[in-house]
Amino acid sequence: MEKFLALSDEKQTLIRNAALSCFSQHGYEKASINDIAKMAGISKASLFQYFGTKQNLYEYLVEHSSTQMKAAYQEQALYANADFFDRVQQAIIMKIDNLKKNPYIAAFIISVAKEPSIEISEHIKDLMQEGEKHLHDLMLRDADLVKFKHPEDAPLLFRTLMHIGYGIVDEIEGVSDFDRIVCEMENILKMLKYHFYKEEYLL
Amino acid sequence: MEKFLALSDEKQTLIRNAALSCFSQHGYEKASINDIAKMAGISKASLFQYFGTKQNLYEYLVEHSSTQMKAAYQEQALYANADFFDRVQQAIIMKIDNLKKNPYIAAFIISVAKEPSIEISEHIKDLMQEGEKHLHDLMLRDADLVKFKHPEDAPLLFRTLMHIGYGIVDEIEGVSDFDRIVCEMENILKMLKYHFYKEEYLL
DNA sequence: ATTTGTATTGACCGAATCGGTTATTCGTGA
DNA sequence: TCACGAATAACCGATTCGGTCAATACAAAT
Repeated sequence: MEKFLALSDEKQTLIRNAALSCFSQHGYEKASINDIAKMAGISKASLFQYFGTKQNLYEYLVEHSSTQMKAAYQEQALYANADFFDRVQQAIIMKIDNLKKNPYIAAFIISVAKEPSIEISEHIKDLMQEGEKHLHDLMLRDADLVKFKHPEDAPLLFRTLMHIGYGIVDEIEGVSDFDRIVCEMENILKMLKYHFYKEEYLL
Repeated sequence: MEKFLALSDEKQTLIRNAALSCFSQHGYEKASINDIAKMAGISKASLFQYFGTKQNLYEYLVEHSSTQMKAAYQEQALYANADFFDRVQQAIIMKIDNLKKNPYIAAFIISVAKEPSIEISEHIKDLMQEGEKHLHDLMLRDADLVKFKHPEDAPLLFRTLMHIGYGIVDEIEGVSDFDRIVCEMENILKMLKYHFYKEEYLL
């Protein structure tokens, strides 16, 4: 492990991305060290030099990804003061930004949760649920309910936005056009805000 | 192949589902005949007795899945007459019903589109795009535009609903509670209809 | 230029698994 | 009891697996 951490940041990222991509695509068992080494452009022996065993590499990736994920959550807290729709928009932009900057972590986390080996996957599932609750509390605040034509719509609207978010993240996948998606998302939010808010709160 | 088609329908489905599940989880290369045979509860030799080669089995699954998918599209055409929101609701219910009855085909089709071997995957991508366009034309009809408070919202609202649909399908995954999701979907549509339609079209 | 220490790797290991074959066993109807 | 087709256990050579190790490439120090 120290051997790996002594590498330059770029090389670390290169190797991590290759491993994250392989593991998230194929799962722990079917992902092979050979594939990862080839994708990273280094020799298989180096990987074992850095991480010792396949399981060690995997566990390192799990920890690195969860801390990175938690950090992303922390960042979102900064924008807790604006209006409901603005907060949602900020959260989505940050999510997509994070996805652009670090494309493999989200897919990897999801793949870990699907692993049959229960030990780690349960822990990750907890982390994801916790993150979702965190997001819920951060977005949906009583102070905004008064702005709705029908305040009782708010929870269902929030769940709707979550569905949209999942759908959009799923559609992104490859090197898709982020800006176009962000733009469409902004238009969707603007449209929904217009219809769900009372006139006097449409700024 | 004739050997396989001579089997009882239940056994055919059992074997198909095992193969679809393995191929969609692991992709063509990493999915092994051993895994499929074990999951289907038959011997590996039988699989080769039925299909000859791995590639043959895969191609059979591709064709079977595309015809099944096309059949599902045809069925949807029956509901082309109702109101916009009713059509969308019907389409989602049918989609989820089909997903419940035939859980592995949708995931398999998506996995085929992701295959690096371009030959088949391109054909499947075309089929998916075609299906999406078919759905679009089926749902969004000029006759309904007059019911909207702002007719220009309709296309974006439709895209929003597509995002929601993707998100929900993605959330279903396992043996989740279909009825709960259908119910939530109905509530979401009712809410959106209320806010987007003119009062006189709320029946 | 030579030595030294280290980062990287090609070549290799036994074991497992791959796709595919074959010879035997099993089940059933005559 | 025999015969026949369906199913499979055992096996095939080839490849790949996770992992090791000795040789090489390379940079710093002398």
